[in-house]
Amino acid sequence: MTHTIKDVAKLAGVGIATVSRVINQNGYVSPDTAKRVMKAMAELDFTPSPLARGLVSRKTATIGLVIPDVANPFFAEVARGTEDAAIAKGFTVILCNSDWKAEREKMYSKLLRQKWAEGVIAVGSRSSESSLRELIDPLPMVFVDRFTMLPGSDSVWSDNKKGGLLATQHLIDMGCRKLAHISGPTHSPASIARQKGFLLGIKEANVSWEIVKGDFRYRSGYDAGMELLTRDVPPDGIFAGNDLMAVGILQAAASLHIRIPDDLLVIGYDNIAMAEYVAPPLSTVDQPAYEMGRIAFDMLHKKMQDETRESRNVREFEPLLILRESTNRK
Amino acid sequence: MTHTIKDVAKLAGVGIATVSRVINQNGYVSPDTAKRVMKAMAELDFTPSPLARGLVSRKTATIGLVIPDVANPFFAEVARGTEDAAIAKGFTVILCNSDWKAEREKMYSKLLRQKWAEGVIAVGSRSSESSLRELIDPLPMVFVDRFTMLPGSDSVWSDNKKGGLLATQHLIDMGCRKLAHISGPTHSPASIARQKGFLLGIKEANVSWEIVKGDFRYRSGYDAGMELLTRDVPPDGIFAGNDLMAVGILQAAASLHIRIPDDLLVIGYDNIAMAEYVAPPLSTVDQPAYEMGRIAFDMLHKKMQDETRESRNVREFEPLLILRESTNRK
DNA sequence: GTGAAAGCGCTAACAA
DNA sequence: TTGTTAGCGCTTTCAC
Repeated sequence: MTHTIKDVAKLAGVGIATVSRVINQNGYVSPDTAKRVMKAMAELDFTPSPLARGLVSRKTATIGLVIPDVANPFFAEVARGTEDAAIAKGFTVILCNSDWKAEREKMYSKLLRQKWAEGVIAVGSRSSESSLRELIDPLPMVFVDRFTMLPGSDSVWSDNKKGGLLATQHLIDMGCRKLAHISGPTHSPASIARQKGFLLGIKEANVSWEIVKGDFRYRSGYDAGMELLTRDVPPDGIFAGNDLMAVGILQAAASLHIRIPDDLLVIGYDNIAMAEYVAPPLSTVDQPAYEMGRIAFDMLHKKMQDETRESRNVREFEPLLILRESTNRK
Repeated sequence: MTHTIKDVAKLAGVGIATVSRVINQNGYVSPDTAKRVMKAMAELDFTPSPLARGLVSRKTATIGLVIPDVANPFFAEVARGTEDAAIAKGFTVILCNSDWKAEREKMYSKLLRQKWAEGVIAVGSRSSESSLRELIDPLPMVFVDRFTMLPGSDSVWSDNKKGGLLATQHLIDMGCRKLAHISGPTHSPASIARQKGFLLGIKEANVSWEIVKGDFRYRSGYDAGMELLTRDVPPDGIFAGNDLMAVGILQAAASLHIRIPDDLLVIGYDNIAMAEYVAPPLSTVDQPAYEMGRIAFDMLHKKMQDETRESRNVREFEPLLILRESTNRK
């Protein structure tokens, strides 16, 4: 059914090495024979087998995308970004949902290495540095939303601590005196950093505060909101670890007839598409998910070409406060 | 670094064929040598190269998932379902965002065939039957959210037309007299079917109606809502082609101070996680996305084992009306 | 039961 | 400039 390099060689009346040369555009081939070979390839609708090719050249044009959960809009956007960038370069991406679990990350890293993926992009990875090193071993890798000092691995991230600080300060600037923070999963480095930012902001001001644990999912924001807002003295400002949870808080407030921003200010993180359209529109800290995905792939691609692989590039995005109704106190 | 079958053979003091036999558990191997080989494999931490293996056996333990857009929560859930099911069987999934574009679907189908994917799951595919046939050609395939009469291809779906009818009738039952439907992209078969259901429901009742085109994204629901609800005589019931757009309508209504369900009833489709938590909680038609993804993979897996591949299995889910506040008129 | 050898489709020396 | 040949790591006859 599909043809091999041999068929092409025979049809073009040349040796298989010559065909290989025109496929890979390396070595010397006279323009004339090249043309004949191309014609033969076209005629047979020939495409070289990546399997055979990979076997000898160790190149598979495949990368792994290790992500906590595609069902989270932020990660989904990142995934779209890398996928679009990858396909543009002829690369294929293997989807790996880690569910925030270190074992799953390990399992995948093994699988990817075994399948000869050429590189991996790890988003919001939970693994500790040492297991990352193991994970990474032979493959070039770039981290998204996770800073790393590991030599030879790139990262694209934004300073989540700073972002958390920005959000917190904004709440304080707007007059909040009793703050709450809904944190993300404890194994998310981004979540931890945002929380640190929160604590930093708190320390400088004379306000009371508390932290409730969430998991980055809508529901946990809603639940946390319900709990916090039914207290005797509810907070007057909430910084949620991500937008999804912030929206949950908005809904909890709505069902409790607590008005935003009159009685309560809410700010999220990520600036997902939804943030602009919820009621009231949500203030947040911007992270350009799609863009980050694209850039992560481009960095990886560059690194895959590079023999030495010793560079350690970091692309940092500035956390940007996006102010909308939800923190717009008159 | 990684070891080959040869190393194992040498260490175990046997031939490579024997090693191959114990890997694949076929052919005769004495329990004794088998044990020795296993020990050697363990000792070397050996895993066979899928590349070499695939080259000879045509098996890659890889499938393609062609999906319009992972950034859509419904599709993301389906993706999680198939990924979870796939990894459980040792399969790897290649992510293919088609963006609803037929060319992209074609491009991917070519790529997947070329890379020796063993099967593909196509979700909400837009391709016409004929190009599907071409797409499908050598590979087993299952369609999700897209019914097909193509021989040899399975599908898992729910009757979207019926679901659309259900939603529409519910609105009418609740006393709506001026209905609107926000449709999904015209190239989505599911969207078309839901719209048909809407028209069917309309025909039986004596109500006025109209259809506004959307694209299944949040923003288009919001925009459509803004347009419809600022008319002189706005509709009193809206059936959105999916939940994401329905939530957009909710927000549009909120910002226009239109009360739901007092002044307007809204119903969506899909029953995504968010639907339960928006304000007010959204009535919708249930489609078990995650489950559908799982089942799609299981069907595909079965078909991949099957030599003949001639069966045509269909797994249908009953569209289920989920009633919440957004259509709960007193 | 087990090993030697051929070959999957390709790339990369090495000759010519 | 081009063809021949030796593998890449594995599966699978076919002898023994």
